[in-house]
Amino acid sequence: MIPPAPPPAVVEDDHLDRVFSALSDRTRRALLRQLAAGSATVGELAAPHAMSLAAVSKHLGVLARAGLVTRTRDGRMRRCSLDPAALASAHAWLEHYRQFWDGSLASLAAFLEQVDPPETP
Amino acid sequence: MIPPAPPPAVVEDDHLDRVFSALSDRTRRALLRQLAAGSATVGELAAPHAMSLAAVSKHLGVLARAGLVTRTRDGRMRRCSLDPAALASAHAWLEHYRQFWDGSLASLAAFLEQVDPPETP
DNA sequence: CCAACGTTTAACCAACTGGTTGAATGTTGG
DNA sequence: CCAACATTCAACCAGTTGGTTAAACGTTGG
Repeated sequence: MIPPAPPPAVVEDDHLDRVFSALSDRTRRALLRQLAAGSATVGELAAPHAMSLAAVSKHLGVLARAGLVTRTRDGRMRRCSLDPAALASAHAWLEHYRQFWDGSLASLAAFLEQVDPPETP
Repeated sequence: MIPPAPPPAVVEDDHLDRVFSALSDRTRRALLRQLAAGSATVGELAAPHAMSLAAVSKHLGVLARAGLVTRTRDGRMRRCSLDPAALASAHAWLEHYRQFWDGSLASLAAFLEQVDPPETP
């Protein structure tokens, strides 16, 4: 039971690679935070960041490739919106490890079992 | 209420950078999965992976720098154990965005508010 | 229609990553 | 003590990343 339980495996590794990698940049996390307030154009998203529009556009590309945002043409601008489904996969992965800090009883049990395997002497 | 709520900000960006970055590699995620079953030596951890011991050692360095694993000398080998506190920070960050896929009512409200700002005409 | 706007693409750069091999470092068991 | 073991460090390499500027691409208002 405590023995780690089958790995999540519900999401394929490639996707998880892209999602966690996308989240590992603070600019991209800021963009997600902005998008959480509602959809926005690239220009609007870029405004608060001290970097070129092209750089922000690239960041949005990374987020899109990870499935975290979707972009649609809207006249001559492009609307971006948060697509939280991909976030859910990362959350699910972390949730699997949650027992180790949330239920410290469980992790204690795991530790003890590791130190002293359950063989009746 | 729906307006995105203050950013998490409870964990500093540098740390979150390192944690998400560490999680973005499948070999490192596999190592964490192995450690979830109990502490292990570098050699034990490296065994199932088709790469050099040095490579695995580097990966463990990345995980340690992110605060995800701790290493202690144990004779001439080194024991590694999962330190889930750092995972908790990533989990907390994601939790903040959970409303968007978990409570789709909330995200709908946010969307509507964005489309049609709450100004009484 | 065309000039201006919003965005992306291209080319480039420095820095980082993930891997290699080989030597260096500690730490024993005999 | 010393040889063998467990691990890390150093140097290196190819590929990726995060940023730049400049040019190209679509779309539209006048």
